[in-house]
Amino acid sequence: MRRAQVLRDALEQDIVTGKFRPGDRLDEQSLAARFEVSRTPIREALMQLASTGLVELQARRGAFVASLSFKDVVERFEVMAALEGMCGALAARRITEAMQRELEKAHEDCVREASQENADAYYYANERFHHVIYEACQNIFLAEQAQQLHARLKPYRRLQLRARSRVANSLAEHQGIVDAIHAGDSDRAERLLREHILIQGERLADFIASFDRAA
Amino acid sequence: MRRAQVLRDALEQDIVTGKFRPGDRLDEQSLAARFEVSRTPIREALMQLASTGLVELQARRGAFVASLSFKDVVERFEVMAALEGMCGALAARRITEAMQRELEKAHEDCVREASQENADAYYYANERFHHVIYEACQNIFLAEQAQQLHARLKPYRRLQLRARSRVANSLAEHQGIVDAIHAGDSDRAERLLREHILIQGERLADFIASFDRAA
DNA sequence: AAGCGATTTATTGTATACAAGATTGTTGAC
DNA sequence: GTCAACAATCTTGTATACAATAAATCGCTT
Repeated sequence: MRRAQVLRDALEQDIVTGKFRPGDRLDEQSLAARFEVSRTPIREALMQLASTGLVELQARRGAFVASLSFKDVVERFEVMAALEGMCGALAARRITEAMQRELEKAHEDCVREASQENADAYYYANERFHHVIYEACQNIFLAEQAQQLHARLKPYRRLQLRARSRVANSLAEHQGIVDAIHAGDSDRAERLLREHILIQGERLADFIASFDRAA
Repeated sequence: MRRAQVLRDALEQDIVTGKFRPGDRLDEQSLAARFEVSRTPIREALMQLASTGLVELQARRGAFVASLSFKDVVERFEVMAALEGMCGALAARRITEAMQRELEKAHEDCVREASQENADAYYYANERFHHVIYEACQNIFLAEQAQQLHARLKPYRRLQLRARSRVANSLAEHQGIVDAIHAGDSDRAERLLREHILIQGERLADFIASFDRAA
């Protein structure tokens, strides 16, 4: 695999996990020294990350870890709602039986993990649930776009408090979505998924607004 | 402005206008010689174009003008429908009076140009109409995503025959959309815009399917 | 002492040189 | 005549050197 790809993944990981924080400067030379490569593949990696919106390139000023304002986050969740709603609508019409089983299994996993106290395990089960829906829509491009935006919002989701009450509501919403897709009711699937995402967005925006003094 | 940016625009123009055709190889050296720069900014420009999906980078194989298959086009129009539908829904709730006037003016321009025989002028008036809707949604990120995908599909739209009957229908649809947004009916605006885009996608996909023997 | 300006310094942007891998052409054997 | 293997060549990927621009510091003037 190309070095720049490896560097891209490493940098992405460092940003997502919070090693680099929003607003941090990403100096090419320092990164080159740290990863023991030249500036060329570093620059390539930074440009790729810029295209996904994870870093911001300022002309002749360098690269910075992008920081989303309150408004930015709300905006992205609105787009996420549109994309994921469309995934649900298409999935309700097109989902295969195999995918249907996977979706039900993913939902069951969410329920099981929620009953445990392991917040991370629930987080990943929830992520899996949504990824199954992305794939179930049978539109590769749509699934890619949804996954990309989902990933872009990941560092912000990790900030979120695991409110137990929200988890219970979330599971109920998941059940409704599974039912709608199973029934082939594309309108209901779309509406429920859209609301599910927008609620998450509002919760997260509130949380960010209370912490993000930089914005 | 950075050279790479200029090169990016120039290459994009050449691809969109059909100077380079889907599947064409984009040799770094040739491009560097043609634009009288080194390979470095050429590579940067190609990577940026790859991030928008206009060119495809194959590892150790080079860059090629991306060619969308029948399925690819249909998929992108489905996403376009979701994004533009959301734009319409939000615009119906949030549009300013100034934007409302711009939208009506853009629609009137479409009607006027349609009555003339200048296909290009109608094409640009139509483009303007959709761009106003993107901006009217008051979600900058959503507007950017919609514009980017719109631009990505541009070279394929240019292939399309200007069927007069389709233009008449299109104008009627535009009128319905303007009315729905004006009435603040977000559900109707979303549904009408979505259908408007999906119809275009189907038309275009039929056309491409009859020509694109490579796919 | 404070503010403005020039010079220095550091960092990005571009060019070129080098290395690694892929493609293609040629040559030989079957 | 065809297929395969090897070699030559061409192209991408990376490193380094150089140029240009923006930030910062130091000095001068008021």
